[in-house]
Amino acid sequence: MCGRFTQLLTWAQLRRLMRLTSPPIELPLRYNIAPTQRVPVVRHEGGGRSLALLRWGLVPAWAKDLAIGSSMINARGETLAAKPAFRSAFKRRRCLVPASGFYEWDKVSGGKAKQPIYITASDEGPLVFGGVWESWASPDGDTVETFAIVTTAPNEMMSRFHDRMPLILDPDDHDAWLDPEREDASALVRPYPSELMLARPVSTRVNSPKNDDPSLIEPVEPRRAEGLFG
DNA sequence: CCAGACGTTGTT
DNA sequence: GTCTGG
DNA sequence: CCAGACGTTGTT
DNA sequence: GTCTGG
Repeated sequence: MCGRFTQLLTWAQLRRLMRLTSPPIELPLRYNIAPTQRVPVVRHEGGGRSLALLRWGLVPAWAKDLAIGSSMINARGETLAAKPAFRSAFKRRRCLVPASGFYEWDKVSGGKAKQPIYITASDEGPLVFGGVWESWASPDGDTVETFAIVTTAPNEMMSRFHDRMPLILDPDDHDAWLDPEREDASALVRPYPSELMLARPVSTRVNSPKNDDPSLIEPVEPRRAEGLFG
């Protein structure tokens, strides 16, 4: 489901979109963000919203090492309020993850090959994922802040590729998601409408997390895409 | 009481 | 840390 | 999510 | 096959 995404926003665009109050940081264009990497996310802080670099893959406070983070890149929206690993983060430490699009891998019938699909908003504008974050103290005494992206059941379009999709939040819901006082955040966990999303096949170059360049989101030749859509 | 798990995805 | 299983 | 590693001892 | 790293 959501194991790779893009962030193609300048600092100025992001600041306006998210109404940030924190000081500017350098924001590279990212075409292939992978788990364990540090990612800019938005948190509620001092009545405003700040951007911070957190490691993707939530490590619970009680974990002995970072490794568990690799399998906690997502958190099921239906259950995270009750799960020990996510419960406290969901209650008090929700975050917003700005994105431009994300990847899914469509199984090609008959083979083991998988076709990467790039999914964006239908207007190709920014998407905002709902996330939860946690702070972990390493044995060395270092503090590592980590996050997971919340998932929901898929909408009709996404169900073509997977049985899960990332939680995508409307701008109207951003404040409620970030507010630690809000007790009804679960009400915001719902699939985003198909009508507002767009999918297109892209190069398998995206498979390697080392590849991180503009060519990754160019549509593949129509010949290769044939049979995948329509 | 202590010990041990605590998570997701996809695949079979 | 906190919950479940034994 | 996919790619890539997957091990130890002793010696330099 | 399964785990870790990105």
